[in-house]
Amino acid sequence: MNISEAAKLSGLSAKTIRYYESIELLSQPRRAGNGYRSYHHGDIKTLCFLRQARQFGFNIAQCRLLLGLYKNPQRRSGEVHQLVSDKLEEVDAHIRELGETRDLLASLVGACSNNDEPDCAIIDSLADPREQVESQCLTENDR
Amino acid sequence: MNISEAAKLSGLSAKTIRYYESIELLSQPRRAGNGYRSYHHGDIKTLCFLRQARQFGFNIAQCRLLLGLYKNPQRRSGEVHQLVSDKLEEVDAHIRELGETRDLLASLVGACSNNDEPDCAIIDSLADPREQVESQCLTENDR
DNA sequence: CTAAGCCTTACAGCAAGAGGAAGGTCAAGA
DNA sequence: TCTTGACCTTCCTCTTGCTGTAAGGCTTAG
Repeated sequence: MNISEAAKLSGLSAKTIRYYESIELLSQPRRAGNGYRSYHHGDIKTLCFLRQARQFGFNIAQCRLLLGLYKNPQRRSGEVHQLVSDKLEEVDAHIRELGETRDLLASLVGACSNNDEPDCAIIDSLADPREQVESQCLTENDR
Repeated sequence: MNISEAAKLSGLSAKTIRYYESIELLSQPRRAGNGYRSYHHGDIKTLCFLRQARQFGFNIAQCRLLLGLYKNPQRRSGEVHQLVSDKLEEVDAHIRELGETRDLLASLVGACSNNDEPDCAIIDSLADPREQVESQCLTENDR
Protein backbone atom coordinates (compact mmCIF):
# COMPACT_ATOMS: atom_id res chain seq x y z
CA MET A 1 0.00 0.00 0.00
CA ASN A 2 1.04 3.60 -0.63
CA ILE A 3 2.03 6.09 2.02
CA SER A 4 -1.34 7.80 2.35
CA GLU A 5 -3.05 4.50 3.05
CA ALA A 6 -0.38 3.66 5.63
CA ALA A 7 -0.91 7.10 7.14
CA LYS A 8 -4.65 6.56 7.41
CA LEU A 9 -4.27 3.15 9.01
CA SER A 10 -1.56 4.22 11.44
CA GLY A 11 -2.91 7.62 12.42
CA LEU A 12 0.32 9.37 11.46
CA SER A 13 0.51 11.87 8.62
CA ALA A 14 2.41 11.00 5.45
CA LYS A 15 4.70 13.91 6.21
CA THR A 16 5.47 12.48 9.61
CA ILE A 17 6.21 9.04 8.20
CA ARG A 18 8.67 10.53 5.72
CA TYR A 19 10.17 12.60 8.50
CA TYR A 20 10.69 9.54 10.70
CA GLU A 21 12.36 7.86 7.78
CA SER A 22 14.62 10.88 7.20
CA ILE A 23 15.89 10.81 10.78
CA GLU A 24 16.32 7.05 10.53
CA LEU A 25 13.77 6.30 13.17
CA LEU A 26 12.20 4.13 10.49
CA SER A 27 14.25 2.11 8.03
CA GLN A 28 13.86 2.62 4.29
CA PRO A 29 10.64 1.01 3.12
CA ARG A 30 10.38 -1.09 -0.02
CA ARG A 31 9.64 0.83 -3.16
CA ALA A 32 7.22 -0.04 -5.95
CA GLY A 33 8.39 0.06 -9.57
CA ASN A 34 7.41 3.71 -9.86
CA GLY A 35 9.48 4.72 -6.86
CA TYR A 36 6.52 5.02 -4.50
CA ARG A 37 7.00 3.79 -0.93
CA SER A 38 5.24 0.50 -0.30
CA TYR A 39 4.01 -0.54 3.15
CA HIS A 40 2.81 -3.84 4.52
CA HIS A 41 1.12 -5.13 7.64
CA GLY A 42 4.21 -5.23 9.83
CA ASP A 43 5.08 -1.68 8.84
CA ILE A 44 1.66 -0.49 9.96
CA LYS A 45 2.18 -2.02 13.38
CA THR A 46 5.50 -0.23 13.69
CA LEU A 47 3.88 3.05 12.69
CA CYS A 48 1.10 2.55 15.23
CA PHE A 49 3.71 1.77 17.85
CA LEU A 50 5.39 5.10 17.15
CA ARG A 51 2.16 7.06 17.10
CA GLN A 52 1.14 5.65 20.45
CA ALA A 53 4.55 6.12 22.01
CA ARG A 54 4.54 9.76 20.90
CA GLN A 55 1.02 10.24 22.25
CA PHE A 56 2.24 8.93 25.58
CA GLY A 57 4.81 11.69 25.59
CA PHE A 58 7.95 9.76 24.63
CA ASN A 59 10.31 11.92 22.61
CA ILE A 60 12.06 10.71 19.49
CA ALA A 61 15.14 9.44 21.33
CA GLN A 62 12.95 7.47 23.70
CA CYS A 63 10.91 6.16 20.81
CA ARG A 64 14.15 4.91 19.32
CA LEU A 65 14.83 2.93 22.49
CA LEU A 66 11.30 1.57 22.68
CA LEU A 67 11.36 0.64 19.03
CA GLY A 68 14.63 -1.20 19.57
CA LEU A 69 12.99 -3.22 22.30
CA TYR A 70 9.92 -3.79 20.15
CA LYS A 71 12.03 -5.18 17.35
CA ASN A 72 14.21 -7.26 19.64
CA PRO A 73 12.80 -10.71 20.42
CA GLN A 74 15.42 -11.08 23.16
CA ARG A 75 14.26 -8.01 25.04
CA ARG A 76 13.62 -8.17 28.76
CA SER A 77 10.20 -6.83 29.61
CA GLY A 78 11.76 -5.22 32.68
CA GLU A 79 13.52 -2.73 30.43
CA VAL A 80 10.26 -1.71 28.82
CA HIS A 81 8.66 -1.47 32.22
CA GLN A 82 11.42 0.84 33.39
CA LEU A 83 11.05 3.22 30.48
CA VAL A 84 7.30 3.39 30.88
CA SER A 85 7.32 3.88 34.62
CA ASP A 86 9.91 6.64 34.27
CA LYS A 87 7.58 8.34 31.82
CA LEU A 88 4.70 7.87 34.21
CA GLU A 89 6.63 9.66 36.93
CA GLU A 90 7.55 12.42 34.53
CA VAL A 91 3.92 12.91 33.55
CA ASP A 92 2.92 12.92 37.20
CA ALA A 93 5.46 15.63 37.96
CA HIS A 94 4.22 17.66 35.02
CA ILE A 95 0.65 17.36 36.25
CA ARG A 96 1.62 18.53 39.71
CA GLU A 97 3.44 21.51 38.26
CA LEU A 98 0.50 22.43 36.06
CA GLY A 99 -1.76 22.07 39.06
CA GLU A 100 0.23 24.73 40.88
CA THR A 101 0.08 26.97 37.85
CA ARG A 102 -3.67 26.48 37.69
CA ASP A 103 -4.11 27.39 41.34
CA LEU A 104 -2.10 30.55 40.91
CA LEU A 105 -4.05 31.48 37.80
CA ALA A 106 -7.29 30.85 39.65
CA SER A 107 -6.25 33.14 42.47
CA LEU A 108 -5.42 35.86 39.93
CA VAL A 109 -8.78 35.46 38.26
CA GLY A 110 -10.50 35.71 41.62
CA ALA A 111 -8.63 38.86 42.61
CA CYS A 112 -9.45 40.89 39.51
CA SER A 113 -12.38 43.26 39.74
CA ASN A 114 -13.27 42.39 36.14
CA ASN A 115 -14.92 45.63 35.04
CA ASP A 116 -14.31 48.71 32.89
CA GLU A 117 -11.85 50.32 35.29
CA PRO A 118 -8.10 50.16 34.75
CA ASP A 119 -7.32 49.00 38.27
CA CYS A 120 -6.39 45.36 38.02
CA ALA A 121 -4.92 43.08 40.65
CA ILE A 122 -3.66 40.71 37.96
CA ILE A 123 -1.59 43.41 36.29
CA ASP A 124 -0.22 44.50 39.62
CA SER A 125 0.67 41.00 40.65
CA LEU A 126 2.38 40.12 37.35
CA ALA A 127 4.61 43.17 37.48
CA ASP A 128 5.62 42.64 41.08
CA PRO A 129 9.31 41.71 41.37
CA ARG A 130 8.73 40.10 44.76
CA GLU A 131 6.65 37.35 43.19
CA GLN A 132 9.87 35.77 42.14
CA VAL A 133 12.25 36.24 45.02
CA GLU A 134 10.86 33.56 47.31
CA SER A 135 10.74 30.79 44.78
CA GLN A 136 14.23 31.73 43.62
CA CYS A 137 15.53 31.53 47.16
CA LEU A 138 13.84 28.18 47.55
CA THR A 139 15.42 26.68 44.49
CA GLU A 140 18.77 28.07 45.49
CA ASN A 141 18.48 26.53 48.93
CA ASP A 142 17.42 23.27 47.40
CA ARG A 143 20.77 22.86 45.69
CA MET B 1 22.21 48.95 35.53
CA ASN B 2 23.66 46.53 32.96
CA ILE B 3 21.84 43.62 31.43
CA SER B 4 23.16 40.92 33.76
CA GLU B 5 21.95 42.84 36.79
CA ALA B 6 18.57 43.31 35.16
CA ALA B 7 18.54 39.60 34.37
CA LYS B 8 19.28 38.70 37.98
CA LEU B 9 16.58 41.00 39.35
CA SER B 10 13.95 39.94 36.84
CA GLY B 11 14.64 36.23 36.75
CA LEU B 12 15.07 36.22 32.97
CA SER B 13 18.37 35.40 31.31
CA ALA B 14 20.31 38.11 29.49
CA LYS B 15 19.89 36.04 26.34
CA THR B 16 16.15 36.09 26.77
CA ILE B 17 16.03 39.82 27.36
CA ARG B 18 17.98 40.43 24.15
CA TYR B 19 15.72 38.00 22.35
CA TYR B 20 12.58 39.79 23.53
CA GLU B 21 14.09 43.01 22.31
CA SER B 22 14.93 41.48 18.91
CA ILE B 23 11.32 40.40 18.36
CA GLU B 24 10.15 43.81 19.55
CA LEU B 25 8.33 42.46 22.54
CA LEU B 26 10.49 44.93 24.45
CA SER B 27 11.35 48.36 23.13
CA GLN B 28 14.96 49.43 22.68
CA PRO B 29 16.48 50.22 26.07
CA ARG B 30 18.62 53.24 26.73
CA ARG B 31 22.32 52.75 26.09
CA ALA B 32 25.25 53.88 28.17
CA GLY B 33 28.13 55.73 26.56
CA ASN B 34 29.95 52.49 25.85
CA GLY B 35 26.94 51.00 24.02
CA TYR B 36 25.88 48.79 26.93
CA ARG B 37 22.14 48.43 27.54
CA SER B 38 21.04 50.36 30.58
CA TYR B 39 18.01 49.34 32.65
CA HIS B 40 16.06 51.13 35.36
CA HIS B 41 13.38 50.30 37.88
CA GLY B 42 10.42 50.48 35.49
CA ASP B 43 12.21 48.18 33.04
CA ILE B 44 12.69 45.60 35.75
CA LYS B 45 8.98 45.58 36.47
CA THR B 46 8.28 45.01 32.79
CA LEU B 47 10.78 42.17 32.69
CA CYS B 48 9.21 40.59 35.76
CA PHE B 49 5.83 40.95 34.15
CA LEU B 50 7.03 39.00 31.13
CA ARG B 51 8.74 36.34 33.17
CA GLN B 52 5.63 35.71 35.18
CA ALA B 53 3.33 35.75 32.18
CA ARG B 54 5.55 33.17 30.46
CA GLN B 55 5.61 31.04 33.61
CA PHE B 56 1.84 31.07 33.58
CA GLY B 57 1.96 29.61 30.11
CA PHE B 58 1.17 32.67 28.01
CA ASN B 59 2.95 32.50 24.67
CA ILE B 60 4.76 35.45 23.16
CA ALA B 61 1.75 36.72 21.23
CA GLN B 62 -0.35 36.62 24.40
CA CYS B 63 2.42 38.33 26.32
CA ARG B 64 2.30 41.09 23.74
CA LEU B 65 -1.39 41.60 24.47
CA LEU B 66 -0.90 41.50 28.22
CA LEU B 67 1.99 43.88 28.01
CA GLY B 68 -0.13 46.26 25.97
CA LEU B 69 -2.72 46.24 28.73
CA TYR B 70 -0.03 46.63 31.37
CA LYS B 71 1.32 49.72 29.63
CA ASN B 72 -2.11 51.18 28.94
CA PRO B 73 -3.52 53.29 31.80
CA GLN B 74 -6.92 53.24 30.04
CA ARG B 75 -7.19 49.46 30.07
CA ARG B 76 -10.33 47.76 31.28
CA SER B 77 -9.55 45.14 33.87
CA GLY B 78 -12.24 42.98 32.27
CA GLU B 79 -9.95 42.45 29.30
CA VAL B 80 -7.15 41.24 31.50
CA HIS B 81 -9.58 39.02 33.36
CA GLN B 82 -10.73 37.49 30.08
CA LEU B 83 -7.20 36.64 28.94
CA VAL B 84 -6.32 35.08 32.26
CA SER B 85 -9.48 33.05 32.62
CA ASP B 86 -9.06 31.74 29.08
CA LYS B 87 -5.58 30.62 30.05
CA LEU B 88 -6.95 29.02 33.19
CA GLU B 89 -9.38 26.99 31.11
CA GLU B 90 -6.60 26.02 28.76
CA VAL B 91 -4.42 24.82 31.61
CA ASP B 92 -7.35 22.90 33.05
CA ALA B 93 -7.92 21.16 29.75
CA HIS B 94 -4.24 20.33 29.52
CA ILE B 95 -4.31 18.85 33.01
CA ARG B 96 -7.30 16.69 32.17
CA GLU B 97 -5.58 15.45 29.04
CA LEU B 98 -2.39 14.64 30.91
CA GLY B 99 -4.48 12.89 33.53
CA GLU B 100 -5.84 10.55 30.89
CA THR B 101 -2.34 9.93 29.59
CA ARG B 102 -1.18 9.15 33.09
CA ASP B 103 -3.99 6.67 33.66
CA LEU B 104 -3.21 4.90 30.41
CA LEU B 105 0.50 4.80 31.28
CA ALA B 106 -0.33 3.44 34.71
CA SER B 107 -2.43 0.66 33.22
CA LEU B 108 0.46 -0.24 30.90
CA VAL B 109 2.88 -0.31 33.81
CA GLY B 110 0.51 -2.54 35.74
CA ALA B 111 0.07 -4.98 32.86
CA CYS B 112 3.76 -5.61 32.24
CA SER B 113 5.25 -8.71 33.82
CA ASN B 114 8.45 -6.75 34.46
CA ASN B 115 11.03 -9.54 34.34
CA ASP B 116 13.75 -11.01 32.12
CA GLU B 117 11.37 -12.52 29.62
CA PRO B 118 10.61 -10.91 26.27
CA ASP B 119 6.83 -11.16 26.62
CA CYS B 120 5.58 -7.69 27.35
CA ALA B 121 2.02 -6.43 27.45
CA ILE B 122 3.25 -2.86 26.94
CA ILE B 123 4.96 -3.69 23.68
CA ASP B 124 1.92 -5.59 22.48
CA SER B 125 -0.41 -2.78 23.37
CA LEU B 126 1.68 -0.06 21.74
CA ALA B 127 1.87 -1.91 18.44
CA ASP B 128 -1.85 -2.66 18.35
CA PRO B 129 -3.56 -0.75 15.51
CA ARG B 130 -6.94 -1.02 17.24
CA GLU B 131 -5.81 1.28 20.03
CA GLN B 132 -6.39 4.15 17.68
CA VAL B 133 -9.59 3.36 15.79
CA GLU B 134 -12.11 4.40 18.43
CA SER B 135 -10.65 7.78 19.24
CA GLN B 136 -10.27 8.52 15.54
CA CYS B 137 -13.94 7.70 14.96
CA LEU B 138 -14.83 9.94 17.85
CA THR B 139 -12.94 12.93 16.57
CA GLU B 140 -14.37 12.40 13.11
CA ASN B 141 -17.89 12.27 14.47
CA ASP B 142 -17.24 15.35 16.52
CA ARG B 143 -16.75 17.44 13.39
C1' DC C 1 -5.69 15.44 -24.11
C1' DT C 2 -6.34 16.97 -19.87
C1' DA C 3 -7.54 17.26 -15.13
C1' DA C 4 -7.47 15.44 -10.56
C1' DG C 5 -5.23 13.14 -7.27
C1' DC C 6 -1.75 10.66 -5.99
C1' DC C 7 3.50 10.40 -5.37
C1' DT C 8 8.63 12.17 -5.18
C1' DT C 9 12.53 15.33 -3.34
C1' DA C 10 14.17 19.47 -1.32
C1' DC C 11 14.08 23.65 0.99
C1' DA C 12 12.03 27.01 4.46
C1' DG C 13 9.82 28.03 8.65
C1' DC C 14 7.44 27.66 13.45
C1' DA C 15 8.24 28.52 19.01
C1' DA C 16 11.29 30.28 22.31
C1' DG C 17 15.11 30.55 23.20
C1' DA C 18 20.40 28.34 24.16
C1' DG C 19 25.14 28.09 22.73
C1' DG C 20 29.11 29.86 20.86
C1' DA C 21 32.40 32.80 18.04
C1' DA C 22 34.74 37.13 17.52
C1' DG C 23 35.58 41.20 19.27
C1' DG C 24 35.02 45.70 22.42
C1' DT C 25 35.21 47.54 27.46
C1' DC C 26 36.22 48.04 32.22
C1' DA C 27 38.28 47.52 36.80
C1' DA C 28 41.75 45.46 39.72
C1' DG C 29 46.26 43.86 40.65
C1' DA C 30 51.53 43.11 39.56
C1' DT D 1 51.81 50.06 32.12
C1' DC D 2 50.31 45.65 31.17
C1' DT D 3 47.52 41.94 31.83
C1' DT D 4 43.74 39.20 33.36
C1' DG D 5 39.07 38.20 34.00
C1' DA D 6 34.53 39.50 33.82
C1' DC D 7 31.60 41.92 31.58
C1' DC D 8 29.36 43.59 27.19
C1' DT D 9 28.25 43.71 21.92
C1' DT D 10 26.47 41.50 17.39
C1' DC D 11 25.83 37.63 14.49
C1' DC D 12 25.16 32.95 13.38
C1' DT D 13 23.85 28.24 14.19
C1' DC D 14 21.27 24.61 16.71
C1' DT D 15 17.42 22.59 19.15
C1' DT D 16 12.34 19.51 18.68
C1' DG D 17 9.01 17.60 15.90
C1' DC D 18 7.20 18.36 12.72
C1' DT D 19 4.27 21.39 8.78
C1' DG D 20 4.06 24.10 4.42
C1' DT D 21 5.25 24.84 -0.10
C1' DA D 22 7.48 24.44 -4.61
C1' DA D 23 8.49 21.90 -8.63
C1' DG D 24 7.99 18.05 -10.84
C1' DG D 25 6.57 12.79 -12.03
C1' DC D 26 2.87 8.92 -12.16
C1' DT D 27 -1.89 7.16 -12.68
C1' DT D 28 -6.49 6.93 -13.81
C1' DA D 29 -10.92 8.67 -15.53
C1' DG D 30 -13.49 11.26 -18.76
